[in-house]
Amino acid sequence: MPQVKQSTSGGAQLLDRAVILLDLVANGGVNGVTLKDLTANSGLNTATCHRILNTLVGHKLLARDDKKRSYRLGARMAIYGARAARGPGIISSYDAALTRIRRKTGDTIHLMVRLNHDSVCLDRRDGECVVPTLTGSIGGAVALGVGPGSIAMLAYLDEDEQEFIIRANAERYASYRDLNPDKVRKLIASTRERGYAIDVGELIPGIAGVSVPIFTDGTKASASLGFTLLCAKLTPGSLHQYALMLKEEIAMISDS
Amino acid sequence: MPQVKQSTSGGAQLLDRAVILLDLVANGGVNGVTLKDLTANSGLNTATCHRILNTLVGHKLLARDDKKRSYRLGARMAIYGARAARGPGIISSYDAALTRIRRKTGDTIHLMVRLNHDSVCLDRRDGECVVPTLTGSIGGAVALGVGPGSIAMLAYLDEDEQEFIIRANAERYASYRDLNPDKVRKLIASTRERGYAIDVGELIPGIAGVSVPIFTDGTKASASLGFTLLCAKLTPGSLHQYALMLKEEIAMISDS
DNA sequence: GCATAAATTTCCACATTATGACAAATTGAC
DNA sequence: GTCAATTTGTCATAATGTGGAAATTTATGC
Repeated sequence: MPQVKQSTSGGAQLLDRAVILLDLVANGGVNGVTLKDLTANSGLNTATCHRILNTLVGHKLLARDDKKRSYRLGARMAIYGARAARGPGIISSYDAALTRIRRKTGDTIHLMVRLNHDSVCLDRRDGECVVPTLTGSIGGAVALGVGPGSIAMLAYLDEDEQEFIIRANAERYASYRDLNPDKVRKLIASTRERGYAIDVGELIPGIAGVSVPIFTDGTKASASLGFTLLCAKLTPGSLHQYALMLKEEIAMISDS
Repeated sequence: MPQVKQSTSGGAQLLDRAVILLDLVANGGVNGVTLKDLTANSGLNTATCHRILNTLVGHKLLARDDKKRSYRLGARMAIYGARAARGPGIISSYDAALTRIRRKTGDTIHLMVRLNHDSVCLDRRDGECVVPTLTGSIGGAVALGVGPGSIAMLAYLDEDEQEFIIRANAERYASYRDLNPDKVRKLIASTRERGYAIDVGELIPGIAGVSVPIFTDGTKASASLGFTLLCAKLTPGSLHQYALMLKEEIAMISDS
């Protein structure tokens, strides 16, 4: 399943195709991705695929493992990534806030962002006690609809967009206990009422989460800021307090 | 000055052009880069440039700052970068070694890699005492020829490639005290005799460096592993000891 | 070790795709 | 209000990218 919209080529077909391949490689496992996989999953002609891959390798956006005959992300990607994180952008904007919140609460914080049908972790601070999270680490992704960090974003999109994403992700929900499209729709509804998303032990036993949407253009959310913590740490009303703290931080950053 | 080779398009001109633009944006300052700069520095037609930028922004490889009308690296870059660092590749390969060396010596270590005419920091561990380094932080770059970390790589390239790079970087050397093409050539010669590159306070007063090349295909170096430390810490023969330690680590990793 | 299959890489005639000149509309700055 | 820069659009042109097929290399079975 190609993670990137194929059509809508505004006069740059080759670039669209390159991104499809980059995405497939980026989502590939630790063994890299082989040409065969890439042609199969991208739907591109073998020769075309190969030519694009060669160019990407030439620019070091990808790297080829000659022994395993597989492709992986290249050095230039790592460099660009480091600069993207350090340069202007959402990561830098929230850097100080993450550190501050971490110091204040001692819990695990993460900054999530939407990418196609996924919710991806852009940055995080690990809490005092290690808690398992859905995305694992920076760069990790889950299907939009899974976990409060992603629901907080999904809840604040256009309704048709929500529906489209939920349908597209339906099969992926199956690997989580008690999760399905209807459940996601209910979570969206309760999130909109509440103003933030929560989960108390439903996805990972004993682990709770609170997430607040970050709005970029008024009504639509493109990112979220959230906690992951132990259910044992919860007291009545504490989730709400957490949400308030997050909202304050977001408000401060949005103003500047 | 475009940082990326323009011609040699093996059937993917659009991709080559996209990388030129990505590079210009990645090298741009904290204020982002404007369309005008991009057209001027890339030599591309305005309309073409704009169309490519739009596509890149659409894929979130770049982001547009509507207020400042400038472009910067996008969220997808940050994500890919995080995965490039975590997934298979040179960074993962050297991750444990960097940590081990840091623990053993307490000094600042960095893993450098060649990218076009630059030497870029891919990973590092900061030492007990903070020392100023040429590249600053992960993702930082200097002209090939500046500093032992880059000389260690430059010294082990084909001679014509060396000459080409030295000539291309000549003006950039001017901003460093006593550095010029001839000086770089001498540093290369002494490095090849010694087997590793050193600098004792010549580039940054009071700061020394030792770097060892990492060979990927027999004779040509594509990366380097090095220390940055205080001159005050040096004792006779200690630089050589440092170099030996680095070589051992590299040998262990290359074998596996 | 050899035969066979599979995957990768190269080649090339063709037409789809990207190009760039031009112009108009839009936006922001001074 | 004027100007410069950005954005959107159109369109004829050909250069660019395409994909079928063949050649090559590598993997697999016997």
